[in-house]
Amino acid sequence: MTLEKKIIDLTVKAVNELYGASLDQASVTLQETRKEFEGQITVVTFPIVRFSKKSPEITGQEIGEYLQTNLEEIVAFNIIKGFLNLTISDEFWITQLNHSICKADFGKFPSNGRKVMVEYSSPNTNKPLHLGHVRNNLLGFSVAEILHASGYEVVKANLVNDRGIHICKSMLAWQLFGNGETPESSGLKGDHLVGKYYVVFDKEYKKQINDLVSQGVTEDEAKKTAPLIRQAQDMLLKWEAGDPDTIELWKKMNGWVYTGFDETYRKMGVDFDKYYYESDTYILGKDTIQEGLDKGVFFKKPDGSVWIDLTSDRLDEKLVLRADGTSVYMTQDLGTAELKHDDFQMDESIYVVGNEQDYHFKVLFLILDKLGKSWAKGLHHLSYGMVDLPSGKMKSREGTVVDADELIDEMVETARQRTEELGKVEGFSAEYKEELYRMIGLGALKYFLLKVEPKKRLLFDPQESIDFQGNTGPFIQYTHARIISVLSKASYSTAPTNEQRVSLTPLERELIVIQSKYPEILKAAAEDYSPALIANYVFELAKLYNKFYHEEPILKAEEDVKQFRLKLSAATAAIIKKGMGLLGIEVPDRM
RNA sequence: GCGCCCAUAGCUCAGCUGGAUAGAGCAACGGUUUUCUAAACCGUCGGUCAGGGGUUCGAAUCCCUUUGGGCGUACCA
Repeated sequence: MTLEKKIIDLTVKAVNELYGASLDQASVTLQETRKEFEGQITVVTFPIVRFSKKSPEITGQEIGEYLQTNLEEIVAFNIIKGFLNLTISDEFWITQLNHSICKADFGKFPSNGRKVMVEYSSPNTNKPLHLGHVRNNLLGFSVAEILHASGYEVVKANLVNDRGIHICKSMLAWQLFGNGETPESSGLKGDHLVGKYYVVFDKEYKKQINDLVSQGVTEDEAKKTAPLIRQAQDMLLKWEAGDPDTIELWKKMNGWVYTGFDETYRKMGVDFDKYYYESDTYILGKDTIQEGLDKGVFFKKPDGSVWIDLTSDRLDEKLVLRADGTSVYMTQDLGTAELKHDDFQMDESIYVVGNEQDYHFKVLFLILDKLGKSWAKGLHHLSYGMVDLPSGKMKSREGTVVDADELIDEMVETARQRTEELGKVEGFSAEYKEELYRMIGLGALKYFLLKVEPKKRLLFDPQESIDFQGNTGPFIQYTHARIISVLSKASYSTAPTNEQRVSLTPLERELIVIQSKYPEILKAAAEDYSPALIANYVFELAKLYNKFYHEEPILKAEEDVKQFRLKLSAATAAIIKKGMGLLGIEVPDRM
C-alpha cells in the first residue's frame, strides 16, 4: 500500500474517531507540499472542517497529531493557513530509493491483460510526409510505448490511404508529363518523386481552369469539366474496374512511395505491427449497413440512399451509403472498424487523427454503439491540433509545407553545428559523432512536438522553434550524459543497498520524492494518452538533478555519502532514459 | 446559422479530480568554471490567467455570457 493511501485511510479513521463523522475517501485532498514549507505531503483541512466544527488550524492540529502517532513514517507536521504539512521520515525515502526506485522494473507495470490498438500515421500515397504527419507519427508511437509500459499489449497499425482520386492525379500527371522518370533516373526519393507529379497535376489543372474561364466558362463549371480532372476520374473508374495497365502503374508508383515512407519511418524511429490498405478496405462496410437496416438503426430515403438519424443525440442526419450503393468515408470506416476488431479482438482502439475529424469520429463511434457493438466504448479518437507555420497553415498543393525528410536532415545538421561549436567531440569516433548528431537533432524535434498537449495547436517557426537549451530534448539528453560520466568516473556499476545513510539533504530528498512519482505520471499519461505529461515530468526531474549536481559534490563526498549519491544519480539516469524512451527519444552516454 | 476546440508573462508552453503569494523555458539584464561535462547553475525584469457575471470557505480550473481565433457542418477522404 502506498503512503498516500495510508494517509487517506488514516485521515478517514481520524475523522471518525475524533469527530464521529464518516468522511469518504474521495474528499480527502492530498497534495505535494509547496517548496517554501516544511514537509512533503499536505492534507487540505477545509473539507474536514465541516465535520470537526473547529477552525482549520485546530482541525489540522488534531488530525496531525493523530496521523503522527499512528503512522511511523510521519515524523513531524506543521499547519499553515489550514494546510497540514506532513514531514515524512528520511528513512522512508531512503527505503523507497533502495527497494523501489532502484529496481530494474521500476515504472513498468505488469500486464493488465488488455489489448489496445493504436492506429497512426495513415498517410496518403500521393505525396511525401510533412511536419503535420511527423506530429501524428510521434504521438502515435509514443502513446503506444506509454500504453505498453503501463501494462497493455499493444498493436500498432497503419491504415494506408493508397487509392482514390488524389492518387490518380499523381499517376496521371506522371503518365502525361513524366517521360518515364523513376527514382533511379532522377535520384529523387520515391515519395518525393510522386509528390512532384501531384503538384504538377495541380499546376496544369489550374492552367486548364484559367483557360476555360477566359473562354467564358464559370469557375465551378471549369473545375468540373477541365480535361485533366475528367481523365483522372476516368482513371479512377479504370482502377476500380481492375484495368491491368492502370493497376500496374498504380503498383509501380505506390511501390516508390512505400520505399520512401519506409526510409522516413526508419529515420523517425517509428514502426508498425500491422498495415491495412484502403484499396482492400474501401469495399468494406456494406454488410454493416445491411445489419443497421435490419436492426432499424439506419433508414432508407426514397432515392435508396441510407442514413442514420442522430438528431436525438444533438447531431445531424448522416449519410452512410449512397443511392447508387457505393461507399462513403463512413461506410468504409464502419467496415474497417469491424475488420480490425475481428483481427485482433482488442479491448481498446486509439485513432490518432487530426482534430478536423472530430465530428466524423464522434459519429462513427456513436453509430457502432447504436449497432450494439460491445467494443464500441473502447474506441477513442486521439485528436491533435494542426501544426501552423508563421506564414499560416501548411498546404501540400501550394508547396507551403515543411517536408519531413528535409526537416529531420536540418535538425541533424543543426545538432552537428552546435555540438562542434561547443567543442565537445574530441576523441569521439566518426561513427559515434554521426550517431550523436542524429540523436540530438531528432531528440530536439521530437521533444518539441511532444511536450505540448496533443489537442493544442502548435506553432512551428523553422527559424527559432527548435532550441537546444532550457526545456528541450538536448537539455535532458545532456543531463543523462553528465550522470553517466560521473558514474563511469567512479566505476559505479550496481547499487549497494546497505550504506549507512540515515538523513538526507533537502535536494536529495526532493530528488527521491520526484523520482517516486514516475509510476503515477506514467499511469496518468496512459489514461490521458498524453506524452506531454511524460515530457514535462522528465524535464522537471532533469532540472532538479542539475541543481543537485551543481550544489552537492558526488565524487568528493565521504565514501558512504558518495555511494548514496551515485545511487541517486544512477536512478535519475535510469528514469530519464525510460521516460525519454516513452517519447521515442534516445539518450546518449556522452555528448 | 448550428456544433466542437482553443485563449495563462514580449514569445513558446506547464498548471492533476476547484485549494496556500499563478510556474517553467526562451528573449533581456547581471553573476557563477584551478572542483564530478557551463547544452549547466544562481539572480533581476516580466501576468487584471481574453472581458463580464455566477456557484463556493476557496476559481486559471466548474456553470452562464460576450469577444477573438481555429475546425467541422460534403453523396471528399
